[in-house]
Amino acid sequence: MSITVKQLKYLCAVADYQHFTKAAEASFVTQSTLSAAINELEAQLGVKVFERNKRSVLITPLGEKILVQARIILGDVEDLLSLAKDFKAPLSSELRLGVIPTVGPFFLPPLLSDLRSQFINLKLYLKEEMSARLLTQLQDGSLDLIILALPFELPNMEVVTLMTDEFCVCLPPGHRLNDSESIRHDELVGESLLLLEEGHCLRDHALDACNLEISDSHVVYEGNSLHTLVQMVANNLGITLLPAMAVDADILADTGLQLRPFASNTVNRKIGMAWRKTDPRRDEFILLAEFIRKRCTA
Amino acid sequence: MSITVKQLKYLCAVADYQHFTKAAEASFVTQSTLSAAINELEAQLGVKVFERNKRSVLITPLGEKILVQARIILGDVEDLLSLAKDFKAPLSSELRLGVIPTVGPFFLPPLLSDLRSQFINLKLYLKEEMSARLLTQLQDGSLDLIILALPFELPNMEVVTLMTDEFCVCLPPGHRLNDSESIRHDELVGESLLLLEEGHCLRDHALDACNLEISDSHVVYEGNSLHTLVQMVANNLGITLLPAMAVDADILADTGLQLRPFASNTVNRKIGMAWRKTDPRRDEFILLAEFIRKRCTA
DNA sequence: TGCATTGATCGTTTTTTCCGATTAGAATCT
DNA sequence: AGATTCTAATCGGAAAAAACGATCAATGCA
Repeated sequence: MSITVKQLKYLCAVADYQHFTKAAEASFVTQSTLSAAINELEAQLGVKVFERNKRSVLITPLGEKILVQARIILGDVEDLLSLAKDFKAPLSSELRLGVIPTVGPFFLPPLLSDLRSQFINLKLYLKEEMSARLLTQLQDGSLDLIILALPFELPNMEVVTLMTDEFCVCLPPGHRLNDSESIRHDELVGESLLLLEEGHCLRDHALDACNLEISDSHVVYEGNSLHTLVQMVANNLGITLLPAMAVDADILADTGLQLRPFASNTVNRKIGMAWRKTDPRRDEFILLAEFIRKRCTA
Repeated sequence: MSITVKQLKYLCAVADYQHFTKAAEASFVTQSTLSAAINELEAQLGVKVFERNKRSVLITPLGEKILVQARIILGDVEDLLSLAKDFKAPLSSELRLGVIPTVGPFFLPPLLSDLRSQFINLKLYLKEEMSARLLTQLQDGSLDLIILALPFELPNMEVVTLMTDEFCVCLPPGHRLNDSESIRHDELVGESLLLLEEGHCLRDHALDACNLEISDSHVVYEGNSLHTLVQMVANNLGITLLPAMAVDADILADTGLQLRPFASNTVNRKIGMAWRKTDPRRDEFILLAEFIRKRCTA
């Protein structure tokens, strides 16, 4: 009669395993059942999806396209199911969350335990990547939700702001800037400013927030994590900028380093959350964002 | 076991008719079959989709969302089917084509007959609207493909150019500009320029192409079709700009009006075709674009 | 109150799905 | 070359699911 979801599942299984018997096992049916289903599907479509020559299973070029479409459909069906599931208990199924490295280790640990107690059944899979890669994975569906620093170009995504994260200056003991209670950002010009390596958005956001160009500072060395930068400051290689959330997470513990806020309150980055505009779990994501915002202000 | 496409079809039918018996008829099954299927679906999802109170069928708020998702899935399934169908014979199923009013009547008539002979089984549904409305309908899926003048902001669409359409100046007999073989666009300043009403992209593209502002011309009256404008020129109300394709389609027949080309060959508009980036029929659309381009240069 | 309408339910029939066993073709090993 | 192994297709029967027709129960309307 018509095409079925089951057929599409079998189709994907065969494509995944390139092998009928194995695909059948993985689908918990016998090989004959799966074979018949694929044949039936091919008959309905009137085209061959797989080329079977008794020893190997090849997918035809058209089959590739059909496969892509089949995966889209199966994904949409999953979405429909979680729509119902999440209605019964919001944030109670799987969520693949990506987060940038300059936020994750400081922001998530306390948040996660709260989340766990509030949303008992939420299965949160975490991935730490830089913004560009997060976007890619959000686009291709391997992530559902990302937390990153704004502004960042996020086409086809819905974005909400979670909080504002102030920068402050991290100085070694005895540094001349220690004399000021707070620091104007033009005082940084000429300082040896230690920065994260290329690709970390914090690098760009920090410079933007201070109205600095790379050329305004002596970049002595580029660290690949905030912890590294802190160690470098402790070794008198220069000064750096730290986001408040890292400081709050006690990144300076036992370092003896000094902290100075900026005189202006415009030196900050926004932390935001984004998801595919087409994701039907929008309401839940908003709920989650609200939860996080409350936690931040509390 | 799992959700089926059939269930989703029934779901949509019930939502469409707000009536089980009618929905059943429309789906060519008995009411009991449909009733059972909906119950089964609701049981699988674990949520009520419809609120039935013996006299009327109401869809629940969650049901609305599920319905939206169901329609997406059904649409994707259709796409999969046409993928196979169109592979067997490209451009052989239904295509809903939108086109702007300043292109349609001039560009399509000769094209359509060629298309009909080349792609015997192509069912082309045509709709004539202004660009903004075409975009809306393309986005919401009520159109598959649109032909319009570029540039035009088309988010999430793939766009290809089909041809360049030169503008020329349409003058009443005895007009002073008739003396020149060709016209520099600055010669138009101060002329009574007749334009299409707001919303027609030709109006903007024509002005842009001539580097003119609305304020540069005495807008005597705004027409709502090129034919109207031509009549207005014939009645000595002013001059106008016509796209070459309209002239080629003999829009000036029996009017006695004069035509002058522009001295520069930059006074034109691009005609392009666009579709949803996610539409799996991309290959066919490219094929169609190629066909149209060949026809234009021939 | 009686009637018409409508979705739910039930028992039966029909159709589909699934399985297990077997077959047939192809590669690999001996 | 012959035996063996691997693999997908096929077939008949059993089990499951779907669909039907008839009936029921609740509701609104006259």
